[in-house]
Amino acid sequence: MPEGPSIILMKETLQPFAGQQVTEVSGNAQFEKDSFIGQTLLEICTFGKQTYLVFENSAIRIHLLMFGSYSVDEQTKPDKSLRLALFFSTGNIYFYTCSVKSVPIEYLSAIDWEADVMSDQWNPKKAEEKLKSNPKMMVCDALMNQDIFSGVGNIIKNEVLFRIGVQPESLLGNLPAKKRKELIAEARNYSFDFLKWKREFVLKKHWLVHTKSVCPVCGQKLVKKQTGVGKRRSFYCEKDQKLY
DNA sequence: CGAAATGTTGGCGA
DNA sequence: CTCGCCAACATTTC
Repeated sequence: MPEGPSIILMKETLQPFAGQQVTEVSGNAQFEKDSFIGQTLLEICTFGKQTYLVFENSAIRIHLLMFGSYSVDEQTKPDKSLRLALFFSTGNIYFYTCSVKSVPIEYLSAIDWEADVMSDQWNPKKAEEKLKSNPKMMVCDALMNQDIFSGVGNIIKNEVLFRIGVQPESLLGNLPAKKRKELIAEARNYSFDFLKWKREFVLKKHWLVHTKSVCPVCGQKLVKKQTGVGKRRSFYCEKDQKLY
């Protein structure tokens, strides 16, 4: 579920509740839930993998982490533990296994929206500067870095690196400028392909290397390895992806 | 059934 | 105090 594009889909699902007034709040999330009763959900904002339900003076920040999920207009209360339920006169929203907290409204203005690969405000120039200033960082860590490519997750990382033919452990400082630009362009580009495929329920079908064992180009066995500071699994082809 | 995984946070030791 | 590493968390799938 929860890489950036999936969060965009969640926002679309929740969008009908914008403008509606909260009538009841429940769930096991620990924060001052009652203060939101009677408030109007003004807007739903996403930043990378985070979602903000914006109210007048504060916002509820949702992060689905690895296994989070949500449902809308559930009729019966499901047995899995409910982290947060928001009730409106028009329906309800349930969130499960996620991080939920309330943040003051000023928190939103501190966010660097230009770092979100899914955003209209995405700023590739800025991303380029960040990459240049971290020459010793591995590309796999750079892609997973939420301050640089907010919204990119492990699946997107693996697919992007395959598309541009770069081995995950390559150092940013060794990348030719052209490759660096491709990295930035594809991080956004692939995220939108991901969104499109996810919307059509055909995402997995389009995975070229993630969880795969054979290179779709040369047929050679793919390498599966924990890479980078983050020690996240990478799938790559030693022949088609160059180590810089 | 055990292990691993789309992710982040907090805590610990150096 | 700061940095870096790692365990913890929780659910689903293979």
